[in-house]
Amino acid sequence: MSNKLLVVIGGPTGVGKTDLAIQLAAHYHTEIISADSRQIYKELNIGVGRPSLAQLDAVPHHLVGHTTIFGHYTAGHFADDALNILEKLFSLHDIVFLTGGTGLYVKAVIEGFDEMPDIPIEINERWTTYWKENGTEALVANLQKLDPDYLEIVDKSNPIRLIRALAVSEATGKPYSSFRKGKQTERPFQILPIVLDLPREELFKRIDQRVLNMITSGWEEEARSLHPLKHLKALQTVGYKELFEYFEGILTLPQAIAAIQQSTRRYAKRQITWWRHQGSWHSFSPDHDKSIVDIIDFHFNARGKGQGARSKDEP
RNA sequence: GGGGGUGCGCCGGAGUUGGAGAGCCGGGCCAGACUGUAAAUCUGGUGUCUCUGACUGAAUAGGUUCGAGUCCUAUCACCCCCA
Repeated sequence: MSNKLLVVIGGPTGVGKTDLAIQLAAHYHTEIISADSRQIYKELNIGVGRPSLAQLDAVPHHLVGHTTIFGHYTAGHFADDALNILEKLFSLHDIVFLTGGTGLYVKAVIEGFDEMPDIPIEINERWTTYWKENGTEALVANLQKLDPDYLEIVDKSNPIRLIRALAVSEATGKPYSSFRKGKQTERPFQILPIVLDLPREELFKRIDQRVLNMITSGWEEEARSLHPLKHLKALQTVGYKELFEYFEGILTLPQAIAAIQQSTRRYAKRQITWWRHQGSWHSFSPDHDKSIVDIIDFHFNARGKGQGARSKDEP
């Protein structure tokens, strides 16, 4: 299976990943796995920029709308699901695309996480409650007992990280840091990482326009029906949060739209930072699809050298 | 035209009874971290410079004072009231 190629397309929201991936997947007669932590939910559609029905029809997509906002889905689950699907897809295709804006999900697939047991959600929730009642310093004090080694490297003001470490340490009876080997997992396929990039000004213009398009596409209705569920983690999401404030009379609609555009820009910045520091990814503007095809072809032909010409897959 | 008020940071707010502001809070912006909440969560920076230090700075120009963002005068801008 080592002559299979996974083409990963990352980049900030609104840069044009979806369109490009569909174009490329159609060109190579293959399929797409989406790596997007919000498009995975069947209840979220317009506001998370899911591919349109026509697009989904043109190229088969995986891991879009396959779980519900009521569940507890994590990057680890995503990696398992994606790898399972990849195994099937690679039995049909030589090239498969993995595209999406959730850096951690992509990383989990291409590099792998360290082996760790599943932690019951209740333990996590208990520490979260503890944190809300006692504050971050109290988490640090507890971690000092359970995993002093990790405490030396963890961001002590980040409750999410502290809670994770406490939950793992408590549930397993072993320090969280003892599981953290940080070694990359070998994958039975080759990986071509590509990140899409645009000048900041242009990207932000596209983001602003995209938000307006979502509104005219009926996002407000979608969000209104989810308003009663605003406490769910899956709805701690750019756009939905602001629309909820609009429904609650905290913001006017124009204010909410402006706030969504702003939050989206800030989110995009965080994604840019992530990929900027993920090592040697090939960076392209999304309209340089020709050069991208070239580099894919190059890698495809170079893989498992001498293994014969590439075969076209039948649909 | 007359009277009153306000004026410092990219923006909003707070505050200074004449006694140390490169400076409080929030936002924005820039930069960063991130191995199971990741569209989440968290951190730093944000006048200028020859940058471990120095310089300039409270609308503008003067004045009073040991000392002015604070008091006085003029000018400018904006707001309110009367014409």
